[in-house]
Amino acid sequence: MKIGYLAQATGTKPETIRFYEAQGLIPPPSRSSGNYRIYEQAHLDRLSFIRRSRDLGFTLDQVRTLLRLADDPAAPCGEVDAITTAHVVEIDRKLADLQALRGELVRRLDSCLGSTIADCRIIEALSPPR
Amino acid sequence: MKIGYLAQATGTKPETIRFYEAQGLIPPPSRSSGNYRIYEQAHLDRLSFIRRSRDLGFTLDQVRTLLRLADDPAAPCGEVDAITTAHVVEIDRKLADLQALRGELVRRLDSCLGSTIADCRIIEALSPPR
DNA sequence: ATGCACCCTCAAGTAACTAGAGGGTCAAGC
DNA sequence: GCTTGACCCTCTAGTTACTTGAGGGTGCAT
Repeated sequence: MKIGYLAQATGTKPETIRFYEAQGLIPPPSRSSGNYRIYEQAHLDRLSFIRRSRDLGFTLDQVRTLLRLADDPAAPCGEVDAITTAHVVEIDRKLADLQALRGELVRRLDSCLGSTIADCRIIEALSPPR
Repeated sequence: MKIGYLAQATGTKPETIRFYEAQGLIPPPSRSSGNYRIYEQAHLDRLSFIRRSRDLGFTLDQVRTLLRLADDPAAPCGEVDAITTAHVVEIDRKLADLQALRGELVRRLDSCLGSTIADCRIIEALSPPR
């Protein structure tokens, strides 16, 4: 398989795949006579794993750890659990932040008088009290 | 006021203030004989405005626009409204994403058997189907 | 005069890619 | 056999919003 096929199959751009290779997340594949990267099924599997993990919001560093763990079937899965749980906690924090933010913004929007900056409640709310 | 005072007063690090100056968000203040930045009340107000906006999740580019608008009291406030509304829409998108994400992760955590990688449901869910 | 907190500039690093320059490869069509 | 076009290559730099570090000056107290 050439890089374009892998890209198509996983919804990743070729540059991103090369980037993952440079980061050591995917082993360098063999090359064709014309210096094209030639991938095997194992590469496709690994890239899929990476993309799924990324889609679930794991950082590349976390993905690196998850890959290492996935490579060792005998290892206990406590660490996987820990990474995932920590990730959920992080998401909860972000959710709370965003919800609070949304509330503030909507409150400001509702009180906007819609005329000029001089009596715009949003600008007023952002400005320091005088 | 020196930069440290401003930093303290707004919960910003001195380097960040210098960064905002380099980005043109804050006008360069006058300097003391020893080349220290000397700020006026107007600088403090402007920095407060920037920090509040950032805390509400606006990007620096949006802050730039908001500052420009805030500087012109006669302008209509429709653009402020538009920026804020667009921001709320963006937040809603992120909220939906995070909630879906959280659901997936928790579902996987719940089904984790807690033994070894070989039968870890989280790793299994990340791996491509065989 | 020396220690310490604070200030200065400039360069580079962070996350996770993305975009661009400048060029090679390969199969198809004329 | 030559061109066209899609695809591939490497390397560099840009994105966001800062942060960190190196290397050095200032200003006040001991």
